[in-house]
Amino acid sequence: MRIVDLPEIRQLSLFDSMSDESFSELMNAAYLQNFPAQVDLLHEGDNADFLFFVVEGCVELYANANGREGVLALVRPVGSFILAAVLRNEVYLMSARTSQKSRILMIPAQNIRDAFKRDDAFARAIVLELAGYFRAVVKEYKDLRLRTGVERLANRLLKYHITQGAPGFVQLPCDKKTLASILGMTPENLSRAFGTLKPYGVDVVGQKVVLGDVASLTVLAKPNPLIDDPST
Amino acid sequence: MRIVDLPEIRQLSLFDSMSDESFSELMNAAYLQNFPAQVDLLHEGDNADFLFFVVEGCVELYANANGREGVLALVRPVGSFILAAVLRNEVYLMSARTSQKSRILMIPAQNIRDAFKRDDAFARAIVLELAGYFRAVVKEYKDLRLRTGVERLANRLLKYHITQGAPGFVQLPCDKKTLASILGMTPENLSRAFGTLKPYGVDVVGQKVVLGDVASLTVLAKPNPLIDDPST
DNA sequence: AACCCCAATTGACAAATATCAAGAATGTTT
DNA sequence: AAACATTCTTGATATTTGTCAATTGGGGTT
Repeated sequence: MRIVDLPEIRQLSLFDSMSDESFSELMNAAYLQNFPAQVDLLHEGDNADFLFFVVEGCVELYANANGREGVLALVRPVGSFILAAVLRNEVYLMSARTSQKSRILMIPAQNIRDAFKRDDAFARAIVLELAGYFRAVVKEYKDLRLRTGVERLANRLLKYHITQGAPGFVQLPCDKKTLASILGMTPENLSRAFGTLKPYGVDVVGQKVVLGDVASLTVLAKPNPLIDDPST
Repeated sequence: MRIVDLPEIRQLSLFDSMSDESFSELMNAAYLQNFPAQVDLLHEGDNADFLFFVVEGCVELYANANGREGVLALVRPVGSFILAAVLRNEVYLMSARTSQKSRILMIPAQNIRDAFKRDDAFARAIVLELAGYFRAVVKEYKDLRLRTGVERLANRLLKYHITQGAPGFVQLPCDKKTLASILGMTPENLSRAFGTLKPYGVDVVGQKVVLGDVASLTVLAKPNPLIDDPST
């Protein structure tokens, strides 16, 4: 599908300083496609042929090694993924699959690299985007290095709670198996971690988690803006 | 100390496409300082006031949370650190200390941000640098998520072996306590991991580690270019 | 309602890792 | 060389996490 001009893409900080012509050129080369759930979009080790955006739905970034698999991140609208591989013209380090029915925008990597060479404002926008990505991974890494599984769960719940407007409960963004993998633990362990948090007012009701005592949960979690704050 | 013009800095990919005037301007604002070992250069949470380069010696990037501390990376000459925080004008996510007597170049963050705004080639060089950093952290994260301690050690040894020219032994880049922290384990566990690797031809002699059977160590480690290869 | 399917939980156990305490090895100072 | 401090290793034990197997408990379908 060609000739797409999605306002939600145009307004991304990556593109909002780009000229109309350059943006149209990118979009004319791009593909907008609908995928069902559980479709593999790319695999680690493949050449970076496209830059991807999640327009609707949700994408899991995951990786395999030594017989294990882990979900490294969820990407939701409107987020991009594997920008670094595209710019460096190297292979992907992560695989990606749709975790639900999704609408995906794919821009050929060569067009991105051309625009990067030609368009100064675009190059600068990419810097800030990449710097943000870098900081996000550093935070994930610190989370995994410096916290136990229960602590990671507690802090994740508090983070979701804040982004969802702190209504006293949390809507999980995915099934528990995926949440466990995002948190770097097994599903069995996640169940037990929820059990451990029960005395801190945490009650699981399907995809919804009631936070009955945010104060005591916070004492346990010891949230740290240098790990948990999405904006810093 | 002012008016520094270190050729090893000038030739970094970050700066080699920069004009002489711009580079001189940066260097005129910069400080080149010698520090003894174990000096804290900056602390996580501080405003990003300087971009740092290790000219000589070695710097540890580390972080604290929930009563634990972990070394996240070693920076050796000539490497920079905390570029992302400087560009986004945000607080540092990691702390840094010299692990030995070191010569450090400090460039005021505002000068870096000015040069980034003014100099298109510099902005593009930063993109490739940041993309590389991003990929490096993703690899560290995958290493920690997808491998056991013994596997991480085995792969680290093989990686050092290759970068040191594969002479049949490896010179450790730091003391074992620090190596353990880099690998995300305790010193006791590192000792035991070395013990586990003895049947695979690994013999520890102080800071030197003899690799007597690289083939069988490789079978155990299952090295993966998407985690271990520094260039991809 | 009966059935099935799948996600989720639970229990029993095993593996990996951390902690604490002691001892060995190493290098440095005197 | 003796004394000392430091790093490293080892043993015993506790905690954390993973694995395997069985069971529970909805959500759909027929």
